[in-house]
Amino acid sequence: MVALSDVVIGANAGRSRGHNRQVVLGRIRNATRIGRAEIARASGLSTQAVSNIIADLLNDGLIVEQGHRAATRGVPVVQYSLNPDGGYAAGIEIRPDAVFGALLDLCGASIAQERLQVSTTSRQGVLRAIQQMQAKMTERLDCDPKRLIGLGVVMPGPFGRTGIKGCASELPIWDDTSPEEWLSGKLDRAVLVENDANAAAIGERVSGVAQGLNSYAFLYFGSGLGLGVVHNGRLMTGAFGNAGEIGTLQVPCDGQLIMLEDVVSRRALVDALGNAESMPVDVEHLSQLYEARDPLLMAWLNRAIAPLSAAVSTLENLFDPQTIILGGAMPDNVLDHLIGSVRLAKRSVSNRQIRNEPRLKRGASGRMTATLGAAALVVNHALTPKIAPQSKEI
Amino acid sequence: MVALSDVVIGANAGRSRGHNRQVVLGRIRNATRIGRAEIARASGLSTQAVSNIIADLLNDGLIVEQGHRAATRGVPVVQYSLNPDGGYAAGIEIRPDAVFGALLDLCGASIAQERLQVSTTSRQGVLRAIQQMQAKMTERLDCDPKRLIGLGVVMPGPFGRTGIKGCASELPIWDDTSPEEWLSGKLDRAVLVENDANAAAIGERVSGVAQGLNSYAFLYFGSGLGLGVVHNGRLMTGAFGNAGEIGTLQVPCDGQLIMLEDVVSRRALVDALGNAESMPVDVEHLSQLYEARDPLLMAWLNRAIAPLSAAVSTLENLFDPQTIILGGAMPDNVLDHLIGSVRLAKRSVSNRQIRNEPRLKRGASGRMTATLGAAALVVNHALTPKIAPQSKEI
DNA sequence: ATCGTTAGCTCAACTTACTTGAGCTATCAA
DNA sequence: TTGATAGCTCAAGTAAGTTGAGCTAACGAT
Repeated sequence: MVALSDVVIGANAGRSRGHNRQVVLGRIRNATRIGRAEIARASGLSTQAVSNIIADLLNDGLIVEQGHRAATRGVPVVQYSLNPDGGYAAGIEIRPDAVFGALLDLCGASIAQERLQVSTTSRQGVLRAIQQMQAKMTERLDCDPKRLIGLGVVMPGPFGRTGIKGCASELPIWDDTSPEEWLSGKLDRAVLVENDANAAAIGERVSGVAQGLNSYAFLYFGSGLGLGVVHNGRLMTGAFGNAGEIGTLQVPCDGQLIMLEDVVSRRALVDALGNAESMPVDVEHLSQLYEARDPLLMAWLNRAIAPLSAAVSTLENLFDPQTIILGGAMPDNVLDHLIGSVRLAKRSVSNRQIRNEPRLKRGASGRMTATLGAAALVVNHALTPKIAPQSKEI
Repeated sequence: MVALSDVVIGANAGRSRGHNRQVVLGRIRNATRIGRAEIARASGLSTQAVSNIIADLLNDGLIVEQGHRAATRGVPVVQYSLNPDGGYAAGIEIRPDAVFGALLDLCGASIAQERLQVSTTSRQGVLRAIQQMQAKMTERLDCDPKRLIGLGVVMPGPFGRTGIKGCASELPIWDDTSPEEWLSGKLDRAVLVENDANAAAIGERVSGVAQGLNSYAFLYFGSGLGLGVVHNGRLMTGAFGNAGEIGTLQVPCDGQLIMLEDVVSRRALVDALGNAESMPVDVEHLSQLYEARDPLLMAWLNRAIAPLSAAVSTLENLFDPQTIILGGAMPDNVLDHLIGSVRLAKRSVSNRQIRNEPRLKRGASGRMTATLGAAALVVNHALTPKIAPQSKEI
């Protein structure tokens, strides 16, 4: 969640260096392995400057030498890539009844995942839950707990008191302070707070199907349906951090207008399955139902196509993204079915001849998507250059 | 239109200075009048650095001293403000049958407006039209043509070959090169190209109701209906420059689903007025019709409310803007009527207690909105700091 | 196989622009 | 009247990027 007044600040030597470090790191991440000269060309810096920064990064253990390459003429290129063990990011997902945790390395690979059953109905409860999970995570880092570069926290939005009212899953309101500031203060460390869809969207960028993409949308199946939009490499959070409330979108279904979330969401699916005992239907179970072509599930799928198609069309024309990703707490086969069935509009700015990406693709799925995304927020933040809002060094 | 690969580049001394100049200029613009110390505090620079930059800006004639202020203790503050005559920006709007031109000073005030009847159906025709208009504009600058800081061009989108097909108003396709690059090359000067809605959105920021706002949406009545979104002070252009095609949004109207543009647009209004001879109904005429409570116009207004309300709700929940602005080629009284009649959704992230801005407000209206916006693009660009995509110094 | 060209990289000197801290001054408050 | 405060400037200091010479490894043409 971006600070309300996203103020652009001035540049000085120190901030320039920080910015350039992140430019270089970003290049290395994108290229997987790359030499100094190429980084210099791509970033508009001199090779000397890049050399100095590379030396720093090597010294900090953030990158590693990755062998020479002698494809071209001239001296063989010394290549570098991110050092997975250069730092770890913890992601914590707060739910009313449980807390999930994940640990990512710098390359975005998952190191550990944890779940705790705790009640987090109060603000203090959230804090305690995070502290508990943080302790569990650092425990896993027996090597060096200082390598934990930051904490990403996912909480159900929207933040602040808005017209989107509390479903059962909603957490206590953070009226006065931003959760980000409050938690940063209490935990005495940089904390990034986002909603599940935004975190998941960044997750795809750090280690998923959005690697190398700068502008895309992520449709996230949580309990409802969330939307995370990345534009020019930055999250589109909105002025108050609540952008992407796509659930309320009015879409056609069976000849009438409905709210998107009333059909296209886990909640709606569970309803459609007629789960009287309202047991949580887990992803694995849904996958099996799909394999068995469960009639209720198939009926829901058929019903969901039209509204989902309308939503996709809306997203394409409003955001003109490189691609739209579908992911979250749904099994792969269900997501694939949806993707295969969506009717992509002809009348769309995304209907172009030349495409490097499909208009719709599947992202990470499963229960932990947002949690991993929370950790990915931190990795992404650490690798994204910005001479701009530097709330706190991470 | 942002370059396709919006690559973040490294910082060095020169670029830092350029960035900081723009930070300082931006502060001065926002504050109207402000002293060095306050700029320094706000931008994270030392007063000395700000002093040096101020000296530069004074020397370049971009700012002027604006008297002392002795409100507080200590030495009286020497205040500065933008020098309106510090530079001029030309905006050129390309239409199939005509070219509009406008000249803005640094503060965003309109210096001159021109219209030319020319046919611009070919790429070369567009170029000639721009050159003609540019000549007319520089003619107006008898003082010093070098003070023309840049050229903003508005062309009907979408750009590139997409599924949104050519209405009559559409211009020749620019498949191979971006119009921005092509024109910059041909005209040998920095050119910013945008669609009408985006230009109009920035127009509001430079000298309109969006001054001081960082995140807002602008619904623009052109021939169809356009959308310009500003997020964190930057235009949300989409990956291919075609974001904001809101005209295709499916919305409810009279119990069925329609395309937003089929009701909420000038074109639809003209149709509703039953203009058999299809004469262009100008803004002034529409205003008179409204004053006379013309039944056909009132019927159209009534019909437009529901779809417009749905669109506003969608924008609020997807973008979470500070406000939504309604403007373009409609008279003030019609826009005000629409704004007064829109049913603002309760179930919206914008439905918050604390608001500094109304959820919906009127922006600049009239035929020249986009043209003035085109010039505003240049002013905005000149005053917006960015150590990032510096396609061409402006 | 030799040798010139090419390209990556480093070293050392140079440049730019920001920061720091002392010092000056105008204003308010005690 | 005097001390505190705040804005501003001067001059020295510093961080970080650039420049250009120079080294080296590999390709490719003779």
